[in-house]
Amino acid sequence: MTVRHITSLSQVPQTPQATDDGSGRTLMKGRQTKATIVNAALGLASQIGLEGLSIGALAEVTGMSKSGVFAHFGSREELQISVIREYHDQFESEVFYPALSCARGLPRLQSLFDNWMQRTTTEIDSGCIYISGAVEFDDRPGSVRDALASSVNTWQNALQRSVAQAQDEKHLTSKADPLQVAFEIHGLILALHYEARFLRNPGAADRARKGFSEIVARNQA
Amino acid sequence: MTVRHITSLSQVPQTPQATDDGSGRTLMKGRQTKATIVNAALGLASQIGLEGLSIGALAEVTGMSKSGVFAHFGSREELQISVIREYHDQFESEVFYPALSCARGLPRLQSLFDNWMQRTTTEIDSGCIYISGAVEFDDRPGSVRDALASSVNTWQNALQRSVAQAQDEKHLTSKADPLQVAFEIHGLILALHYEARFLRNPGAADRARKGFSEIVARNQA
DNA sequence: TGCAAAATAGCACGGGCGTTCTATTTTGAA
DNA sequence: TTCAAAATAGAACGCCCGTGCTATTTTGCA
Repeated sequence: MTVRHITSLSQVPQTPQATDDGSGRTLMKGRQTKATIVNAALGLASQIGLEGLSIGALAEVTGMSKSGVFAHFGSREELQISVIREYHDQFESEVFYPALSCARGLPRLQSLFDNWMQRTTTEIDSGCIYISGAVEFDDRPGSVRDALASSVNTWQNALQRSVAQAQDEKHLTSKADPLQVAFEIHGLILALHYEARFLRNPGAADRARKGFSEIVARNQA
Repeated sequence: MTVRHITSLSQVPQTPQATDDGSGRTLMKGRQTKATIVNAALGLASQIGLEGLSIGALAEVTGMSKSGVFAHFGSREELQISVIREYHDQFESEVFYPALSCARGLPRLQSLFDNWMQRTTTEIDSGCIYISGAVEFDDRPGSVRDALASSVNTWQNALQRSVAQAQDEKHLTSKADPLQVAFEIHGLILALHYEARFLRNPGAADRARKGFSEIVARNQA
């Protein structure tokens, strides 16, 4: 690890390079605390939204002082962005990465959808910040919106790529439009979330799954 | 009109029966003002959500005092419910009623979808409280949530009925499940709103229309 | 063990919120 | 024209918010 020598005149604070695994000795306590806060914030934000997230409530939940929580982020916006990043990471490791162990093409696409369904099913209880955040920030420009949109776009692109791969593998017809297929799949997930979480309609998950298999059947090579 | 004679002891205030058309002499000014407020509130709530709706902002927009606005509703919740009712009425008269002039069955279903698309297209700019409200109130029990859910359910039932009628008329196969069809259509509208309003993806409206015709084709008798 | 730096707490500020209370103005039938 | 009732205004309330400032505690290498 490179150690930066700083002249006595420099007021630039040492930004310590901390290891993030349990074994490292230089893991600063602040980082652990920050991770704890972000996790709690993600839980809160999922239920009441990124806009509903308040530093006071977060302080109470974590048993810290308001200023103690605040100091880790410097602004409410930065806190919200940290939450988005955390959600992004969790989404990636629960939905995206596990699907990579399936064969390219339809099997992987099916796995992506299954994992997404699995996650959405959990979120019927907990809420989803990709969905609530879109509504909260759809006409509120700024860095939070940007972070959210960029995160969602990453996932949408991955989904579209998977459809295109299924065409390459001749699992789906080349006539199909990956944008169209991804759009319809997205709709199924959104309808599931809406009808199950808000309207509390039973059977929504089955309808989403049925819809997906219809999409696949219609676009089969 | 019945005139109630009230004894001098009774403190019960006259609840005046006002005509709501322009011709009536007894149209109280309060009703007009209330309508003005609710319309302004609907505009505000569409953009920033029912939860973002604030009496102070509403007072500024209408050029009234906070307490002047407040007096018409008695509580913020009642204001939100009034907004939901107004939206419900507008939705009904823009989407539902015009479709009744089309023949029962597929033509009427198509018209319902077209009108819904038309409205959603407008709402890409203005926002939609059926969508934002669902996210804001999905785990916030109370009368606002109830009003919203009941209003959405009314529309969902109408849509499902129209699918069932298309089956009766042998336009759609009797194998189809009206709940499934309505679910998938709902998903298309939600995806359109999400991708056009939040992600600002072009072409979303075409994809929603394409999705609808695919659904119809697949379920044709 | 000492000691600077990092982490956290305590407190206060200004501002917006919904709501209440009490005037004041406006309305509209008698 | 009168006058009670309806409509509106004005000021104040307690509450929670994000944030800045200044201690105080805790951390972790020298």
